[in-house]
Amino acid sequence: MTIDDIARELNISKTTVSRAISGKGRISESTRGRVMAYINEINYRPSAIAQSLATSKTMNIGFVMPDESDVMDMPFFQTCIWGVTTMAARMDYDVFVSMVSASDISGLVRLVENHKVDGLILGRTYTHDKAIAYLTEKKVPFVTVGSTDVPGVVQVDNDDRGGCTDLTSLLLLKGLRKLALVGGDSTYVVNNNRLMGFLDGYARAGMTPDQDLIHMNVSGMYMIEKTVKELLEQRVDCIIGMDDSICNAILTNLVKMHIKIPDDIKVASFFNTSILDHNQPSITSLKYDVAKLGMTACETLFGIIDGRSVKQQTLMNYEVLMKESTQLK
Amino acid sequence: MTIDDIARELNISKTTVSRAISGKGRISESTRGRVMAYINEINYRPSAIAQSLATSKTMNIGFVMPDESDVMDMPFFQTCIWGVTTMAARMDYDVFVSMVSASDISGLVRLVENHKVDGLILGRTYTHDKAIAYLTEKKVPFVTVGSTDVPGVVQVDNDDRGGCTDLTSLLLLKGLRKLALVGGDSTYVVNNNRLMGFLDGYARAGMTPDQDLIHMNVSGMYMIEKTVKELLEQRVDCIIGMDDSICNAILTNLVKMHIKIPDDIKVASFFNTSILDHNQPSITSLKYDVAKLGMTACETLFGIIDGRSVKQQTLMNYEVLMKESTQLK
DNA sequence: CTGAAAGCGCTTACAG
DNA sequence: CTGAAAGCGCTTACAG
Repeated sequence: MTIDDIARELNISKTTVSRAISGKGRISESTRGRVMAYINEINYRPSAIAQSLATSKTMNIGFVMPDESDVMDMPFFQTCIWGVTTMAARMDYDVFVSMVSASDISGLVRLVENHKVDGLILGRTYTHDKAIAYLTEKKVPFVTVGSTDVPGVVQVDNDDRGGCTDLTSLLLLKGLRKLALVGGDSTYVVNNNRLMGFLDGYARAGMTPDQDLIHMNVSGMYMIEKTVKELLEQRVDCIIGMDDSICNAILTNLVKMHIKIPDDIKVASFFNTSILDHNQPSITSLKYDVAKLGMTACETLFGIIDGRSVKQQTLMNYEVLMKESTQLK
Repeated sequence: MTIDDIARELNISKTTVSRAISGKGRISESTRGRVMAYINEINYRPSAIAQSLATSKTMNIGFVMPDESDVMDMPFFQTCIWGVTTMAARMDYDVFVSMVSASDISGLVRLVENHKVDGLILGRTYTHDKAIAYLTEKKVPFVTVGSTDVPGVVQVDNDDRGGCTDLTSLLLLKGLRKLALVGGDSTYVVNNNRLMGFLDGYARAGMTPDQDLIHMNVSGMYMIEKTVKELLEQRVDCIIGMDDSICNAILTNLVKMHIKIPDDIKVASFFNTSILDHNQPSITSLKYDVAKLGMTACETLFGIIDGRSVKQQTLMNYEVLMKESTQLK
C-alpha cells in the first residue's frame, strides 16, 4: 500500500493525500477527513524510508554506549537508554545503539556516514574524546551525557561535582577526618569531576585532604582489595567509592575481612544504584535520577536538531542520602 | 556527494558507478579500479536510505528489551545487546533498541510499521507473548532469546532446563535434601524452564521435591524477606535463587539476619552474573556465555533474513560452578 | 483548495 | 562491458 494506491482509490492526487497525512499545506477539511478515514481503515503507515529520502530527516537518533568492560556492572546505561527511548518515542523517533570505546569509534562513524541518524547522544565522555572530535568536525547534532571542556559541546550531566562536594563536606561536618577516596579510570571525565567535588568539599570545610588517601585508576578486584587493605592499615575513618561498582567491590572486601560497618569503618558512595540500594547496612550515597537524565538529554538533542537554542550545559539535581554506613556510634 | 557527481566526474554512467561499488553485474577491472580509487579519495559513502528505498532492505535490525522494572538489576540484557551489535556490525547492520512490556508492544509495532528494520530479536519471551503473535502474523523475520512453545518460532536460548537439572541433581547428590526454590514472575518462559529443570533434577535423583518449598512469583524486597524467613523456619538445607537478582536479594537478607553461609544454610543460583561473581562467600551457580548468546541470536536472524534454513532451536552451553556457598562442613 | 511534475539517491531489468 | 530509463514511496515548490 502506497500513497499512490490511496490517491487512485480516492480519486485525488497523491499530493493531496500527502498533505492530508502530514497536515502541511492548505487542504479542505472534508477531503482530509476522507483520506484519514481511509488510511485508518486500511491501516496505512507511510514508509519512513521514503520520507527520509524526500525530507532528509531520518527520524532516528543514536545512543552511544561505552564498549568497556566496566559498564556491564552498571545499570546506569540501561536506565539512561530507557529515558532516551521513552522520550524519543514521544517524538516519533527511534533509537540506534552503538558501542564505542575510547580508542575505537567505528560503530558511531558507520551510523553517521550512512546517514542513518539525525543526531546522537554520547553516553560517556572521555578526556580526549574521539567521538566528540569527530562529531564536532562533521557538524552532526549531538549532546553528551557527561561533561567535557571541548568548547561548544552541548552537555547534560548529573551535578557530580556539586553532589560530591556536598557529601564530602557533610561527612567532614560529622567529625569524620581521614576520608579515603577510591576511584576508577581518570580518563573518564565523570571521575575527574567527582574528584574535584571531593577536593571542593574539603575546601569548603576549610581543610585539606591527605593526598595519600586518594586512589585513582583503581580497577579489578585484586587492585581494589590491595587498596582497601592499605587504607585499613592507615586507619582511615571512611572509604568513599567513586561509583556503585567500586563501592560494591569495597564492601565485598570488607565483609570478607570481617570488618564491621559502620563500627570499624564508615563507607560511602558517590553514586547510587540498585546494587547498593539493597545493601546491608544501607549505604550513604549520592542519588541521581538517571532515567530523567536520559530523557533530558534526548529533549535537548531534539532542540538542537530542530534548530532551537538550547542550554549549553544542563546539570541534574541530586539527593544526598545519609544512611547507616556512616552512622557514628 | 552522490553517485551522480561521481559519474559526471569520471565521465561514466551512474549505473556503472553503482555496479563498481556494489560489485554486482559485469564491469571491467579497470573502470572499477578508477571508481574505487575516486570514492576512496573523496571518502564517499552511499546513502543507506536511498539504498533502502531502492532495494527495500534497511540493513537494520531491532533488539527488543523488556520494559520491566526488574531488568535494571540485570546485566543480562546489556551483555546480550553487546553480542548483538557486535555481530550486526560485522554484517554492516545497525541495531535499534525498543522497549516492550508484556502488555504494551507499541514500540516494536512502530519499528515494524515504519519499515525501519529487516528483522527483530526479542530479548525475553512471555507465556502469552504479544510480540511473538504480532511478528508471526506480520511475517516479519525474528528470533527470540528465550524459549517459547509457539510453533515455528526460531529461538536461541540458554539451556536453562538442562543446567538447572544438573545443578539440582548435583546438590541432591551432595546429600542436601530440603532444597527450596525462590523464583520470579512465572509469565516469563525462562522462569518456567528453570522450574522444570529443578523438578527434572529431583526426578533424575529418584526423589520428589517438597511443593511447599517452591515459591514462584516472588518479587520485591519485602516479599523476598518474608519468603526467606519462612524457609529458615522450615529449616531447609539450601535456598536456590532463580536468577542473579533474586539470589542477591536472598543473600542480603541472610546477611542482615546474621545467618552464616554455608554453615547455617547453603545458597545457590540458577543464573550467574558479575553481581554474584564478587560475592563473599562465592556462590554456586550456573554460568552462561551471554555475549555469545547475543551473537548467535543475531547470526540466526541473518540466516532467516537471507532465506537460509536455520535451526529452529539453538541451546547454549552452560557451566556448573560449585563454589563455597554449598560446601559441606 | 488541488494537481502535475521534479526531485531525494540509489538499483536493476532491458537493450546494446 | 556500459548506459538510458524506470522505479522505490514519499515531499514540495510552482502553477492554477
